[in-house]
Amino acid sequence: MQGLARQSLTDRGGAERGLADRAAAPQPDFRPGLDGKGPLFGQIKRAVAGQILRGHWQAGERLPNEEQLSSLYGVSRQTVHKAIALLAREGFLVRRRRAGTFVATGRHDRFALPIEDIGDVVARAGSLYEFRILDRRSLRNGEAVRWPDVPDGTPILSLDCLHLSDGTPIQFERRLVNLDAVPEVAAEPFDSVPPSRWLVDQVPWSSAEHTVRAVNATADMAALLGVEPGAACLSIRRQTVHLNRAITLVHFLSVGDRFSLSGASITDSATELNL
Amino acid sequence: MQGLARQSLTDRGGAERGLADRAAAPQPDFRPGLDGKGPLFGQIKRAVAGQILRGHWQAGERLPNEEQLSSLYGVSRQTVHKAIALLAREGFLVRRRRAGTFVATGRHDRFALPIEDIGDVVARAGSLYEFRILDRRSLRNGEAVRWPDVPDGTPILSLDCLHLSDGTPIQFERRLVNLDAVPEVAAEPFDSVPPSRWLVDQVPWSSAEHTVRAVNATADMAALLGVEPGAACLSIRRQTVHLNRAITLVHFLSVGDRFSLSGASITDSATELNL
DNA sequence: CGTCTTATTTTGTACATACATTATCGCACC
DNA sequence: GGTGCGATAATGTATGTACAAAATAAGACG
Repeated sequence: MQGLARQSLTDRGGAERGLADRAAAPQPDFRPGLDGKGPLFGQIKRAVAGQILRGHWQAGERLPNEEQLSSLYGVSRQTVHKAIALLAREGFLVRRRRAGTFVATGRHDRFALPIEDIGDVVARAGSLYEFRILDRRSLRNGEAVRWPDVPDGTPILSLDCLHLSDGTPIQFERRLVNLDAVPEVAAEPFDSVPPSRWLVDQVPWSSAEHTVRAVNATADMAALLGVEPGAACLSIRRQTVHLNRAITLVHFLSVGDRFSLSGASITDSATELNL
Repeated sequence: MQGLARQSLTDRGGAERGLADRAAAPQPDFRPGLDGKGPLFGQIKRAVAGQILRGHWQAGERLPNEEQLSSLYGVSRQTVHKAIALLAREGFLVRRRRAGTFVATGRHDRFALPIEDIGDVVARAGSLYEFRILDRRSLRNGEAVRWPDVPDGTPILSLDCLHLSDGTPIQFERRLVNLDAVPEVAAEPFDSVPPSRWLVDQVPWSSAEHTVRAVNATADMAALLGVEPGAACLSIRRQTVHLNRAITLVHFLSVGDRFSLSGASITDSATELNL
């Protein structure tokens, strides 16, 4: 019986439903509140997220339970469950067994700034991207530099690299790579692929730490980047870790008025909602 | 038959399975590759993500299909489907009908930096957080300031605010709020709750744009923040939008050596994997 | 030999069912 | 009146089943 009752996914109108199995429902055919676009669980997600984003369901408020929602929208409990569980996973809702489902509060502090590869940024701006390896040396941790999260004596590759946009220096990069974790890097010449991209392509990572600060350029950095000493620069420190081992530690230094971090963060469900 | 075959969720050992339905499988009881912790679909997620993160399944490689995985792990296809579909949603895998499931390539450029409320940051550092409203005025867009993404003539609230940590100024904030979108803000005195937090609590947003730059402090900003002119400062611009209407536009200016953005981004599945 | 059509494989969605899990509510009992 | 404990209501997980949708592969036909 339900086989016939399922909404056809080709004919998006949803107007051909049988009604034998839900004689009680006053609306015969169209499912109220749903837009008929795409899979049912997605329609329910949109419907529920819409209620929240439009302010009809306030933060902290309790939603109807799965049973009620399922009869409200005219779908099975599992379909409702999938939609609601996804919204909960995305942070829109909070669910507690026995207690119910609530609109999440304070989800708004989750601003995030995507940090992209400098080569991509330059290329997308339509400029010519180049880089130069300024220095490359193999050493052991604790000798000339100390990398706190790696044991002393670990073999390390140290790389200094300058990134240019249309011939103008925009970013200096000092990178340490853990040769115990990534021995292949020792054989890589980096004559066409910059170290950042090479690592990103070759080595998986499971977590990364970032610190972004503003600093005044020192004399030598100013000379390298072609600015006057004291110019404001963006300093980004990144350490990536995989399987509990530090992979690489990088310091980027970028000229303040030639480089900025920017990006749009979008609420997951807003994407699907086109809000 | 399958009802009995289901793994008990209380006895986590998983040692009580019947084997009538899979006589071909040589391992009789324990499901191979699974750790017995938590729900089955989560175990499968960990098992699969582990194969990838440990490098046993390389980027671009094709995975066994759902049928094969289900008999490999000794669970139903739906359970496998749920696990794999979640991994795909998290960006670990790419799925194409008829073609199969593949390990995603190039997922590594997705570094993200969380941007937190300054009050939270100061409080977590164990310092005393205070703020002062320096200026507050109502005006119309285009009069003294122009907010590009809002129509001219729209009523706007402009706020200048200084944030302090243990009495030391660390951040200056200049904020514009769209009074058409958030009329309630006109009545809010902001004597105990800072504007940032008030807005975050009151108004939902569906997308936000950030730009982070490094700038040298101008004379007046330097005076406000108590640094010498020219000191490197972090400049953050944020515009939040909801239902296609700009809600608020903020400029934060923070002293370089008193404030930094930092945060850890973790691969979703790595969280569950404890890698 | 190329092109169109048809078959097949694989993932995607929906529903039913059953039971597990967990927090809350309310009542009995001290 | 508090306290514990069992009933209960809600979500969570697992499986079976049945199709739908999409994309590739294979074959028919010009």
